[in-house]
Amino acid sequence: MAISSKYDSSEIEQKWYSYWMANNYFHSEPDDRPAYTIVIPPPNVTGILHMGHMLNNTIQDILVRRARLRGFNACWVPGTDHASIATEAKVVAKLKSEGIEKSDLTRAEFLDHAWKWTNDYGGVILEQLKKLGCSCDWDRTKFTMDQNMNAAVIKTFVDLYNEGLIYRGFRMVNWDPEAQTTLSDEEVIYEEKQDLLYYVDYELEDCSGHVTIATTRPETILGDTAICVNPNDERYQSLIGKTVIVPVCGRKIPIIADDYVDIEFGTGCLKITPAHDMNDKILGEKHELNIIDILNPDGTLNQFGLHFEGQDRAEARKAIADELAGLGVLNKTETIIHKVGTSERTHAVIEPRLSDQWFLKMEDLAAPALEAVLNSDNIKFFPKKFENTYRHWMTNLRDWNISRQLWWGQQIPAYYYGEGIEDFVVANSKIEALELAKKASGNPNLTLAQLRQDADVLDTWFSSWLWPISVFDGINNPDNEEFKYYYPTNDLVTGPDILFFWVARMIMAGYKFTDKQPFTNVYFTGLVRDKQRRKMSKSLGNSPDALKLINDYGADGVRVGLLLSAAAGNDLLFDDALCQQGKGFANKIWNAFRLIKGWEINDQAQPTESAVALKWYAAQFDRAVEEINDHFDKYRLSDALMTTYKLIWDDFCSWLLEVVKPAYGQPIDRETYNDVIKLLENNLKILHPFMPFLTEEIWQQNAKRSKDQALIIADWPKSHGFDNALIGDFESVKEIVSQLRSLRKAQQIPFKDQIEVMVFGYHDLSEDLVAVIKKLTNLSHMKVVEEKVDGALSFRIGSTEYFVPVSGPVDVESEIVQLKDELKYTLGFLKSVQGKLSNERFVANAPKAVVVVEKQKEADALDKIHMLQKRIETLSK
RNA sequence: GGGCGCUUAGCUCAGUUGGUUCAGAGCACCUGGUUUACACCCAGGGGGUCGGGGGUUCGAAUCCCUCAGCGCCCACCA
Repeated sequence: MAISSKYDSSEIEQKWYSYWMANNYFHSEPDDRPAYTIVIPPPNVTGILHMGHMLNNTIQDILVRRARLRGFNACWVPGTDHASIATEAKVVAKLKSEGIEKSDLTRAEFLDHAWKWTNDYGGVILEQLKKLGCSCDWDRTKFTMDQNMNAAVIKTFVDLYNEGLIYRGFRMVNWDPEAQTTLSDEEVIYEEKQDLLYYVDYELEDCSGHVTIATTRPETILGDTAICVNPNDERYQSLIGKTVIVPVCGRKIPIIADDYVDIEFGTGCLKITPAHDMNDKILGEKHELNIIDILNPDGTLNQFGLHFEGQDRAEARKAIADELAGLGVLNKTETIIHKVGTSERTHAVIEPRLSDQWFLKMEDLAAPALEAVLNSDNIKFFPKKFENTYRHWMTNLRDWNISRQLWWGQQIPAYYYGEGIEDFVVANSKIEALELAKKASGNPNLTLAQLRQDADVLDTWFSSWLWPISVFDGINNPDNEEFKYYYPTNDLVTGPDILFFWVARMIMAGYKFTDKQPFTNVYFTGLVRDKQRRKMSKSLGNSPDALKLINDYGADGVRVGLLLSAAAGNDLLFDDALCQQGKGFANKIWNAFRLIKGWEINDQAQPTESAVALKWYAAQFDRAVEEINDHFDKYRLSDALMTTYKLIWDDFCSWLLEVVKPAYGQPIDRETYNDVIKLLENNLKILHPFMPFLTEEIWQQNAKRSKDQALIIADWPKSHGFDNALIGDFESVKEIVSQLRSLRKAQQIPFKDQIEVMVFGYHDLSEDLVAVIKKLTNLSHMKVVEEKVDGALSFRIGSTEYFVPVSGPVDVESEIVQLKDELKYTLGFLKSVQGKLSNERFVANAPKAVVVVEKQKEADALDKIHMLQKRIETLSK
């Protein structure tokens, strides 16, 4: 039965994925072997596979598969994140398209819709990961809102509250008027924007003049409660303590002094709006100013917005500017470029806003987390450069705002028993809360119905930060077997964009709740960009369809394509051509296999060239395995792949197979065949983590395998130490072969015409290796001669000179030109070497070994020049 | 505004402690090819004064200074 010369991935991939699943190879249970654990960075439950996921999960799968081969009990825990704000936004949008407003629904009704959405679309991304070949332990699939995951989150909140680390605060927060929720500082993206800077005159109450302030947000004038100047600003000394009248609303506010104000900026006069600016809030507290909040949650103006009430802030800004102009108090406007905070999710402009929120104190949590990364090797970052970023953030932490004004997520377990803002208790359940509330309120007759749970939910990251612990139920049940066996996990693979959101917080959680690091190594992938270095995004439409890529190039091809150009931490400039290269590699291996399987076997003696080439490849393989292991140890996956790629393509296919390949139609001897098969199998093993489908297919097609002999659970090859001398000799062989090929090409001697080589000088290649050369270059013989041969082509390798007598006309002219070029170069080289050697300070200061080498170079160069001159002379006659 | 990092072949990147093998790899490019496993191939080849300038050193892609360009992170500049 003929095997196709094209490798067809789609059918094969499905077949082996099903086979692996059916045989439970991905599933892990604690046993005697050491554990190797990875928890997946849980993708959003409603997400679909994009290039970032492809890269990230390919890397994880490579690590997991290699660990499995190396005899670890490999466990890769998959799962999804409920992604409260992102998912809620999607559900709201979907409902809206069906004519339903969120505000028309009760919380319970809305959550029903959200769960339905989750059940319908959640997990799509996990199915897509299977297409990529990911060997996750699917029996362990988790969701951040699974019952026991929720319980872990609530327990954590309660414990931290009881410890005094969680508190409630009326604070300035980042308000997303579109999603109508707060955002953490990390969720705010600052973008440069051109805006108008408005200069507005405020009349002094005593009619003695006016002060001019500059603002980019004139609508906030309505919330002004003071004007502030620098006490050292001579221009305004006399005004401090006076009163001005706010334009439009006519409120009287004081002029105060604080050295916070920058004399140089704008007019040196700052309006203070404590409700809508972080610094103004601080100044407001310091100077005991009133707070006037002019905004509704949706970003429109409220009753303090006077006749602008109900207008959106952007609209109101223009209207107020017009009115100010009409009143003649709009002194001037300028355009400025400044940074504006926008929501990471909705891209709405963030409004600083005062509100009641829950916060987590970070200071104590940070200390051990900082120590683990920077001062011990408990946690290592790859690449290391991200440790700097980490330190910077960890030493400038602010308390974490963990409440969100959303419905989708873990509802905050605070229960109010009275109207007062402090009339609440925090408990794991409403039942428990009731008991606490009875005590707290002093009312023993309190009922469940009178308890009202805080409406907010927790920030998504407040569940994700527990992920490596909670997937093994380590919060609720820290003594359980699995948690003790799998935790701490080994490697975390993620993008640097969530270093703070997630990685740092997991480390803090790890030390806080388990006294251990949650993982040992963190591998940061780069961002996937397109060829023009643009981020891949939906709006640009530059993100390829992941499943189509797999379909076109095969999962193995795509995996190789992604890996080839993705050094850790470096952005990956994605290009289909890389996947094409991966597909080409698959095809190459496929055809090598086809060649081998096509051979007929007999019992003739093994040719000497086959024997030595096989020995050489075995050595070369061992050397490569050591190199590949080293690359993996340093998390240089692309380098590990490239080493494998060159080993298989160049050394195995182009050299070994070409040497052992019998003439067309001829059989191969059994010994060589068996060795080739063994070496092929070793190749499959080291390639398997990168190209799991292709390798399993060939592995199984090559020999009938029982269930416990599948490649996925084979053993990772060990290096036994390798014959370096043989590798060195073979390098000479390669060079001689290459030179002879060049000669053939230059002189247009077809391969079918045999040539012979005379060797002058020292020649230490074994007969076996000479046989290799003969086979590859159609050489009749290679004999050592006492005299140089005139009128022959020549080349030189090391201290040995090779001559090829040719029968036909030799292109003497071109040979002379070539020799002259070489002579010129060598003369220049000699000059520089002699320059060095005549420098007394070099001879005196450089290490002896270096000087010796230079002297040898000089001698070699002189020798070569002599030879070249003679050759030119001879040829020129 | 503060901090970190980058600049090496047309492209994407390696270059561990300054010194044989240090100027490399893959891709792309050019030339040739029934050497019947593979044209998703084979063979051969060209290509860089290591961003500019200065310094330290016997010796610098590698260390120092400076200039230019780029990127990232943090920060409340109205």
